[in-house]
Amino acid sequence: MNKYKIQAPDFDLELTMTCGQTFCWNRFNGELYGEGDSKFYTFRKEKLIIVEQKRDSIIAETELAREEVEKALGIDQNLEDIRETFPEDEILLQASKELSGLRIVQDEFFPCLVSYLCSPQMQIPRIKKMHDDIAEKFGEKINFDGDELRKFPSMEELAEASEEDLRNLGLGYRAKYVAETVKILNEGGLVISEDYERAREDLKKLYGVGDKVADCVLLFSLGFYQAYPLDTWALKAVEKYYPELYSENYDDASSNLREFFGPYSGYAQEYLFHAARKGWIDV
DNA sequence: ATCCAGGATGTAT
DNA sequence: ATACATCATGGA
Repeated sequence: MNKYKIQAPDFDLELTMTCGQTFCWNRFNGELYGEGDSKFYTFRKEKLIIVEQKRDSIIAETELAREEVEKALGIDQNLEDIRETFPEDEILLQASKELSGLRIVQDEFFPCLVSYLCSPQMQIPRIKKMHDDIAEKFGEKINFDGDELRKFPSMEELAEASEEDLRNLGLGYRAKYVAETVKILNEGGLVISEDYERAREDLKKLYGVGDKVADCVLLFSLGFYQAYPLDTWALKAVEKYYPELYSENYDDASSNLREFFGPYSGYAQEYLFHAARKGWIDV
């Protein structure tokens, strides 16, 4: 195991892990959304990553390269450069200040996709529970220094799960989304374009993936930082604070927002989403 | 009990 | 293209 000390004075690990963008990380000792040390783990390329917050840095333990960790946590991104792409906008400026430690993570495609397949009409803590229950039931259990760690199954491993198995985990009607999508992926039928709008259409070929889920996967695992996922919170915030950008049509609102906020619209979305969720702005 | 939650799909117009 | 019902589950 390598041990990296990474300088990250403008990074809040706790906030980044618990703000509801990722369901692929776990708190090392305890529930993700509960109390506990700011120490988290995930698996990437079958390798364990453990990250712990220090004062102005983080400590990462992993067999992977340092760059992989930085990319996974989004600390390879330069926030100054990102802010310079933003329009002059008071609300966004305010929210980005309050949330300056929040980075957009880059999770692995498959576990990220499955968690957002579970997300429709569901609250964030329950999405996480579904993700954990799938890992518990169909994933490998890894022993690390006496701790049992959860590893999310690969798409091949999850192919063993029937729709009924998934329903029994409490996925409800989302069980079919996961089961059918896993089939499609294992048949090797998905190629994702380099172009954002084409990539979103490509993802929507998966059963259970609509505009919003596609945007989440594009933003949180495939590095499309222009994606602006429009869930109910985000849409209400747009309607109230940016009525000129609002549309009931997803594609219209999306292109309006991307045109206004620019190539890092996804960061703008996260700032505004969490400002709305935390009640800093009314929706 | 009734309503609602990081929506998507199927069907009818 | 747009409108509407339907889809499971658990917590408030």
